[in-house]
Parts: sequence; structure tokens; C-alpha cells
Amino acid sequence: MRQDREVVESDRRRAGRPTVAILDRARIVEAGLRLLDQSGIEGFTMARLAAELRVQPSALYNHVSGKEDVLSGIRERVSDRIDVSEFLLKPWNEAVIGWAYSYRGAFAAHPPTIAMFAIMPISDARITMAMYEQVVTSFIAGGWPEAKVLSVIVALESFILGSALDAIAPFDMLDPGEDRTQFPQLARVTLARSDEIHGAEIPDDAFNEGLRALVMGLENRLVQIKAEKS
Amino acid sequence: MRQDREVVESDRRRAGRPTVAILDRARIVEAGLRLLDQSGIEGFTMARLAAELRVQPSALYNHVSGKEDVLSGIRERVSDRIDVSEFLLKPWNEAVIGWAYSYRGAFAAHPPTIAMFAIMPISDARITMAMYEQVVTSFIAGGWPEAKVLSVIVALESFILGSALDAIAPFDMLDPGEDRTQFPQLARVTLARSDEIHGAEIPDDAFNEGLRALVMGLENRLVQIKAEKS
DNA sequence: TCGCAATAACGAACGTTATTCATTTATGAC
DNA sequence: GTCATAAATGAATAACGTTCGTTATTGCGA
Repeated sequence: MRQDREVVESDRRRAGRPTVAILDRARIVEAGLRLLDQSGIEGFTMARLAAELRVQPSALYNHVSGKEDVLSGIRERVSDRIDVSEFLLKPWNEAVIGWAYSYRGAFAAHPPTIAMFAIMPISDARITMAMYEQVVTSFIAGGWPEAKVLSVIVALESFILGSALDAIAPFDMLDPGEDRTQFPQLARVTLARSDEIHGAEIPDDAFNEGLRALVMGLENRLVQIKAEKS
Repeated sequence: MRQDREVVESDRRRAGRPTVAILDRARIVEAGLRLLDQSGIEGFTMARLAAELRVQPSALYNHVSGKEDVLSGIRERVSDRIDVSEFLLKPWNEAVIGWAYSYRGAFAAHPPTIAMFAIMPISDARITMAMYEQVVTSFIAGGWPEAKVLSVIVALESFILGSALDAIAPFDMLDPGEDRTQFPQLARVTLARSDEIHGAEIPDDAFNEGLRALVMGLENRLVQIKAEKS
């Protein structure tokens, strides 16, 4: 008699605990990430997330404390993909390049997650402590004074996160359009761009140039600091 | 007879156009900025904004198209305070320091506006075209090739915006707390911080170090580019 | 100076949204 | 086998952004 009802697949599920688990935190987060990618941050509602999981909205609250909790899980899920392994193999100034690309790429792969900065503190968006431990170790091994290590890493993270924000921005706005005469220099450089760097690859080029410059500047700074100490 | 009603100040306002203007876009934006500073982004509602202006919510819609419009106005209002004047007086590599501090400071003065960047297209978040024209002019005068100017400026903006985001983030997260043994290096550097750099000034130090490093790296890059050309 | 369209307030209503709660059903430990 | 716990449904709620009809005032053209 139990089977009578369960065999009919398209039947609306009755109230009460289901015989096979349909929800848990991981599944909710995974579906949430998919929904977020599809619909963007403003299309991300608990109702749609529930529909995606073929469940009533209230069912979600047995596994997560609310919408913020889901978003928090998604952020963790995304930043877990950041690769810090190169710090084990190469010196800090080389490893940091791959790390930065991986960092920015993790968020760029899911653009709406970048927009989540608006709603929740960045703290969650940062890499985990285990990752920090790895990065910090590498910087100390490279000779950075302990009091400076965190500042330098935070500076790098700032640049990376800022670049991630930039990567999702539309760049047409910079084109002066009709106002060529009003902003002549701006007009010139936006035209020059389309010649040498084709397409909308400004964010990529900016990230690349900025990252190399930043690392080079830090290398110089480290030399200077070491000189001061002795 | 008209006065009979108007004299009583605490009277609830009757329907119909008021004899003296109480609302306009500027006043709404100004009150919006105050409310945003007080209540944060999640406490910013049209109802509360209306209450602040002693007006019914629907009255706002005679002057702004909606909430997004108000936020957009606030952003403009805030970024108008960015100072690009130094680019007229000094070479790019000097002027850029003051510009960056002014840029970050304008938003740091109103922390919740920083978070707004993510939620709405960055195009609006960027400085205005007039400012860009000024900055671009200075970089070209400094010898940067036209095809690189935009990338370099965007890289700088990315760092500045990322730093602004960082500046409002709580930094306790980085303290390993109980897990000193699990993350020994991280524990060491967080302790070293409190000795030399006292207080929670990591974001400030990170911004300073990062900015100098970035500019120095760009200076080197410019030299290299010039050498390649000849 | 009169008339009247435009302006700008109020107040009521609507559709969403996140969340809570009572109810129902299955699980799993004793 | 009993029963506390877990986990689903479904109904309900408050808050939010926005729209619309109504009303009162302004300011321009005749």
C-alpha cells in the first residue's frame, strides 16, 4: 500500500519525511551555484532554488538557516577551487602568478559570485586559513619580515578581487562615443586599443600588466627591506 | 483659510501638491546617503528613506525611477569627491598616489557604498569620463603607448577598488585563534603584526605597500617598453 | 485674470520575497 | 515495538518595491 503512491513518479509528494533523502546542505549549495550562474544574483530566490530541487521552499530551512547561509556555502564552494599548490614548488614571486590567475579564475568562472560582495562581508570570500598558511609560509621562506607578510598578501588579494570585479564589467562605457571632441585623449586610447589588443580583452591585459608590475614592485621592495636590516 | 491647516506643523500632510517643494532628486540622494551610512545596505529601504524625508514612499517615485536610481545617484555623489587635480601638476607616477588615496578615501568615508559596486554594473562605479580624460592625458604625456594606457589605469583602479573592499572587511577572521598549532606560520605573522603595526591597520599598510609596489613596477615597465621601441 | 495641463503629494493596493509554524510521515536508537 | 528526532508539505505572515487612482497646487498660455 505504501508502494501504491510511490510508484507514480509525477505524483505530488505527500507531507512527511521522504523515504530517500532528497536534500542536504551540499546538494542545496550545488543547485544554488547552478541557479546563480543561470539567473544572476537578482534572479536567485529561495523559491526558484526550491523549484530546482523539486521541493517546497520551506523544506530548505531544515538544512540551511536561510538565504545568506546558502550564499555563504556557494562562496566557500567557489573559493575552494583556488590552487595554492605552486607555493610548494616555486619561490613566492613565481608561485604568486599562478595563484593569482587561479584566484581570479575561480570567481570569473561564476560571475554572479563576484556580485555577492555587495551583500556579505568579504571575509568569507577570502581564501581559507589553510591556504593562507601555505602562502604565508612561502613568503616567510622568501625572506619577508613577519610584520609585513600579511600586508603584502592582502595587497595582492585586493588587486585580484578588484580585477575580478573589473572582469565582469562592460567596457563600452569607456568609449566616449559621440563626445569624441570633448574627450580627445580618451577617444584616442579607446581606438588604439581595438588595433593592438583586439576584442574586449582590456580586463585581461590590465590584470596581466598589473600583476607583473605589482610582483616586480614587491621584489624591489623586498630587496630594499633586506638592505635596511643589515 | 489656507493657513488654518498649514500653521499646525505636526499635522499630517493632506494629499495634493504641497505649496513648498519638499522633494527633488538631490534631496533624495542626500538623505539616501545619510540613511545608507546609518543603516547599511540591508537597512536601506524605500520606506525608511521616505520616512526620513517625512513623506510617503510613493512620493519618491515622482523624482526617481526607483531604488536603483537612488543608489546610482548616491554613487555619483560619492565618486564626485575623487580628486584628479594632481594630474595637472605632477607627472603620472607622482599624481597617481594622491589620486589613489583620494579614490579610496571617497568610498571609505561611506563604507556601505563600497559594497554597492558589486551589485550594479561597474560602469557606473568607475570614475566619470571627465576624470578619465584627465588621467589618460597625464599617462600619455608620461610616455605610455596609447594601446597600454587603459590597461594600466584599469589595473590601478582594480587595486584601489579591491583595497576599498578590503578596508571595510573585518580582519579577525585571519586570526587562527585556537588553532595556533594547526597554522603555526599564520599565527606567527598575526602576532608580529600587533607588535610593529599596532591596531587593525593592516588594510592601510597593505594599501600603502601595494600602491607603492604597483607604481614602482609600472615605472619599470614603462622604461622597458620605451627601450623595446627604440 | 482665468483655465487647464502638468506636477507632486497621499493612500490603497498588488505581487514578490524570505521566513515561520503547524502538520504529517519516515527514520533510527533503545 | 516505542518514540524522540528528522524532514517533508502547505498555509500564513511581514516587509519590500512599485503602481495607480485621487487630490491639491503650480505655473504657463490665452
